[in-house]
Amino acid sequence: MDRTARHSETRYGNRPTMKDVAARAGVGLKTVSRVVNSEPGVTPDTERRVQEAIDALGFRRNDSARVLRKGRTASIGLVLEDLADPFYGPLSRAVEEVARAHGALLINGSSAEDPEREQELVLALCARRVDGLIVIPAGDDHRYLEPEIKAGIATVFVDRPAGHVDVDMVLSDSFGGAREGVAHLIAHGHRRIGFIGDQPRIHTATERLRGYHAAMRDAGITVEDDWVSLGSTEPERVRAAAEEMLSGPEPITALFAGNNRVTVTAVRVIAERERPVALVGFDDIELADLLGITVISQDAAAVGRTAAEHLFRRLDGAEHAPARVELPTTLIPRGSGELPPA
Amino acid sequence: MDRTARHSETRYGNRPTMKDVAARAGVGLKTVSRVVNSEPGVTPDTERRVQEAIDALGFRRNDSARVLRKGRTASIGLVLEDLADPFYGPLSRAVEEVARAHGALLINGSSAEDPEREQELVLALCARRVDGLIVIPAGDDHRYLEPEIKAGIATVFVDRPAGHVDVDMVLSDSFGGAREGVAHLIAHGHRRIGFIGDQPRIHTATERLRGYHAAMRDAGITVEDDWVSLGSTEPERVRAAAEEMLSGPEPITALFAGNNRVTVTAVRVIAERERPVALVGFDDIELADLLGITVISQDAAAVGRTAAEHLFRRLDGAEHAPARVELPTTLIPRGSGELPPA
DNA sequence: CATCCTCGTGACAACGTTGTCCAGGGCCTA
DNA sequence: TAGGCCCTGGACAACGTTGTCACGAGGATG
Repeated sequence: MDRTARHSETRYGNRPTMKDVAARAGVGLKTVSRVVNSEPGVTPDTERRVQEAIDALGFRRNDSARVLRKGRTASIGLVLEDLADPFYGPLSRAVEEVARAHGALLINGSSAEDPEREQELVLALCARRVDGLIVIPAGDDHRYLEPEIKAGIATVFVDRPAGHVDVDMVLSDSFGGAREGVAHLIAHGHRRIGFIGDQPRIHTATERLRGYHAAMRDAGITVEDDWVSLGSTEPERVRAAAEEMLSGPEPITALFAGNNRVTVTAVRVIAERERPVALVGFDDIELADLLGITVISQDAAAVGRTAAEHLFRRLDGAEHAPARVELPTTLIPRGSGELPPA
Repeated sequence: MDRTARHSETRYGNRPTMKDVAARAGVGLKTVSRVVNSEPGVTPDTERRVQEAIDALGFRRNDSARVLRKGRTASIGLVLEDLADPFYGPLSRAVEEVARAHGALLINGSSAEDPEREQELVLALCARRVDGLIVIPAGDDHRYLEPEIKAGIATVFVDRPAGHVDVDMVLSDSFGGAREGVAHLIAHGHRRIGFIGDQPRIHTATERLRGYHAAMRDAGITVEDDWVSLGSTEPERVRAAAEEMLSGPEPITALFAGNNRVTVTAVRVIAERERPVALVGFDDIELADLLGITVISQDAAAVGRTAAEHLFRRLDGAEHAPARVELPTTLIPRGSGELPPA
């Protein structure tokens, strides 16, 4: 057993290569390549012989080698926060559909909101030479991406802006959406309105808080310190924050929830109370219609689709300056946001 | 400009290679490789020089070439039905976590319940030489996988069994879960119980129906034809089926919903009615607790984790016969399943 | 002082594919 | 009939990396 054979045993379990197919079909290597890639210049008879050899051996082209040779992987990377979050499911799916339309596969990973893990993932994807990257950033400094972008990996940031690096971005109008939602509560008579949001280092969290403040200012309402709480979206934290706002001598009469996870916990807390509390949440939630929850809805699928389309436009050679797209949000009144102050 | 240079321009945007790093550091190619891979046998001084060159050039190892050489891609493929379905989010995430623990990336795709698309995706993943595959099958004939499996691509089927091919499987106890859920309704006094499920070619759908029939038989109840409806889970279809069962002279008093999408629509239909209708759904749903929906819960994350762990055990060399694991389900009573017959 | 070992290093082939280029045969045209 | 062209097919290099092996310097040992 020579060295080559020993190797082969551990390599892809001895898969046949084009060379094997060529030998069996009695043709040259390149001819097999032509058949596999449906290139012209092969007589029907030769093609048939090659095809038979392919079927007999169970040959399948090794795309690793192909990628190495061609320099394109026909795959894009998607780094998001948590694949299990219902907001990201439709987003991934939309990205996948666009990728599929362009013949590309999707490699994705969750950063778990950890900047270090984000970087690790992104760089692993770059090492694989994905053609493009869609990133929902966890961190706020992305200078580590500079050499990669310069080297030609098209990149689009989604949902949150990139830090210190000039790339395409697709965002939702967090500021405007939150402002509209809070104004909606104010229009229904509320003045003591609470805000519970995600960690302040997350851009959407601060944007939504900014929207909250803007709406309050517009209405001439002075926001009291204990009406606002940013932090983890763990149920315990959110629950504690909500309960504190709802207790005391002068409790809030309405609550604005900064994202889907906060909304879910807020709904639970409010359901346990006797006094009704108005609620508007950012992000739509399944079954929110049945529970009568008023939300600011952002179209996750549209965000994903837009980002992916931008990416492929770049890959197809578009060379304009990086653009920043902001998608609008929609207020969906369902009852919880229209309750009057208790 | 010679041919090589012309090429380089289109290849990964002229990324530096180990050769470039070697030239700049004044060392041999292999030494760079050693530094990049933290192999022993490099003096600190040499290592420093190489590292400087790497940083200066922004070099990042090309994993495509590495893969070609090593024969392992450190990536696994996950083919599921729809990334946007809330059931698959946690499943994917669990798979991803296990993959990450093994240093592998996850490539995933949605079959959209289309057998042809499933095959296309699976074979594309095989062409990329993923180390392993986790498949939630759409079709029922997977003989096309035989050469791939023989060639050494470890494969685990999830949620639904594989057709005509002998591989590891991780399933939920659809039969037992449905049987328990229906028995629960019977225990609460129901006899006229409807069943709405997914398309009959989907294994879990028929298994759950089998569980329904078993429970009914156990209770000595004869199932009437129009109590059972299998088909698409599109809201319109489910709504029509439910409304038919709830109308007529002798309507059903309870409904068993065959999966999460059916449950969601069923809840809506029932909410519109005056007469209360008991409901038990297969799969848990977010906020089901607030809506008081009794469900048969299967732990999607556990399913994903188990499947991924099986896969990596295979990849690490386990060579036992293909196993079939069945995970138990849990009945979670929340009110809707405990309503007495109206 | 000769010999053997160890250690750091580099040359080279190989992984499986595709792009380029060339050769030979058949056909058409002048 | 000769010359040229087109069509098919194959030889070969290259993609960027890693495994193998060999080589030379320096230290240890006799």
